Amino acid sequence: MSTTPTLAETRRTAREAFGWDTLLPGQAEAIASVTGGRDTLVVFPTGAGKSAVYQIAGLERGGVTLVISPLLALQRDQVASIDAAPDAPAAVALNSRSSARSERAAWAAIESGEPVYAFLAPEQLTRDDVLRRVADADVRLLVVDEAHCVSAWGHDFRPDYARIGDAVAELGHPPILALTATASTPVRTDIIERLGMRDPHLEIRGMDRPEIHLAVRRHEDDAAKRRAVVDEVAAEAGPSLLYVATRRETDEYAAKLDERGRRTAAYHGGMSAKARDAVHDAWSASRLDVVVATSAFGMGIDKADVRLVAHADVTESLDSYAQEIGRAARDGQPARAVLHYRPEDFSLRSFFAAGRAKPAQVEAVWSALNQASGRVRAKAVGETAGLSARTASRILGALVTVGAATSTAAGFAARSGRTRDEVVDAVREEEDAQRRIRESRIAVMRGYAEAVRCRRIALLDYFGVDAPDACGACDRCDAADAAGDATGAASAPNDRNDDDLHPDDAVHHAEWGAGTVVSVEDDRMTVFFEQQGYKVVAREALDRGILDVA
DNA sequence: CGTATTAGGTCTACACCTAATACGGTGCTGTAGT
Repeated sequence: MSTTPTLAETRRTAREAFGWDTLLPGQAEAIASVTGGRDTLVVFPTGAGKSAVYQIAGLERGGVTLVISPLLALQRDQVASIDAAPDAPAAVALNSRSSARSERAAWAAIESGEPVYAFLAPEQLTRDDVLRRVADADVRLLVVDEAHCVSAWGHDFRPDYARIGDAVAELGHPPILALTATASTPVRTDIIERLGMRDPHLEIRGMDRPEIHLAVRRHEDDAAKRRAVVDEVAAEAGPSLLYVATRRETDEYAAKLDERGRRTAAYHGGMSAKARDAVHDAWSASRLDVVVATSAFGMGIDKADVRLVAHADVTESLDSYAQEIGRAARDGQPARAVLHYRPEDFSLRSFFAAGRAKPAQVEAVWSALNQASGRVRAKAVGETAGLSARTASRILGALVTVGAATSTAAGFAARSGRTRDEVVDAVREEEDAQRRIRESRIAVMRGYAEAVRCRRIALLDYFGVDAPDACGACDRCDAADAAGDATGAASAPNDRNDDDLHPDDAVHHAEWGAGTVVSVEDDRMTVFFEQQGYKVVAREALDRGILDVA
């Protein structure tokens, strides 16, 4: 049994094996927890040394440190970084790109009994042969890197993420270390549940990034939004990231910014690996001023001096937004995060949030599963049911969630005792529940975008972190300061009269009922109605008595 | 849900409208073909 090392011992390991002279806040605590054999969830911002936690703890525990990591490129970087350390154990990666030779070498290292870090994508764990061999090896620590993916990617995009919990059980539940840079309370709960973590120690540090100024700009018109976004990014002198919603927009904005004299590249998941690598390299080497990207860009890319992270659209959750703006200001110098959006932009997110399994597909999977003798793989079920392996896998995952099927390393099997209609209904309800969760994540994003109070408080509240009363570094605080300073200067030239509405005023609308004014523009205002949500109301409505001060 | 693209209609050649339709993100893996 491992005993918890003293801080001095941990420091010595850090220095001798990896060449680190100091440990950052939280690292020693997390390492002590893991080394002592306790499940641990670490939430540190990127750059705060999450990798060091498993590297040192893995060395302290000895044996195989199994690291589940979502991107092959990330695995490659991590292996390279361990290889470069002065006296660290070996590091190997196993994936579909490994040559037969490197695969043999990797297994030899894993089965040697010597300390080793082994990197796998979650998909590898669904292969019988891989899981069996790993289970037979001396795994003393299971690390789930970018653990928020368990929550965000587990349902339909990469269903094998949702199955990591099964593998945990197959491996005999070694201590689990989950690492992420962003995890709100609901996401944290989801990670702990899905991985089957037991009484985990939580180590959460540095969620507040006061050096990043937060601002939101709402637009009613698409062309106006595009102009404002281009102006915003073109005017920034420092390295800038622009996140957009679609692949097409990456090219459109990149072309415009290039015209404005900023060295710009587009980036999205549909580009060739070679083209993507070229963008990474150019960005890291500061040969680019701007990268215009979809959410594909960012993981594992560590550039310290990013001064602006702009969004031309809302993201699917506030977790994603925090992750993306967290790529600014890693050097600790001031930077800005600006969200540009239109209310209509939320509809694209709702489209992505919608469930996709049709009842006929669920029926086909269910009957294929019942025809099979013994356990079957998702791919075989797909073939019988006439569906892609991916669709089948997604539906099988839903069947497991509703208790209509079981999943082990050997594959899936139906559980008896339920009729086809019951199962189809249960899956539909499960999909509805998932859709509601995704919708609520979008609603939280909307809440941030339309927040009347300090943006940082809105953000940190969601992450369950205490925030100052007012941050003084967001557009809302700026506006409050300006209003405070200008109290005596209220007679400044203004064509508005005294019965004008202001943010926070309570109003009543003939059709929509009670509401609160969110913002006032020249000819219109945004009002949050308790029953209807956000509505844009023409100023005319006030003049004509349709809208009244309550 | 929204936007962009294409097809169809007008009524004779080009432009302009409307209606129908397609499409939208994140990456692993295994296999086909160079």
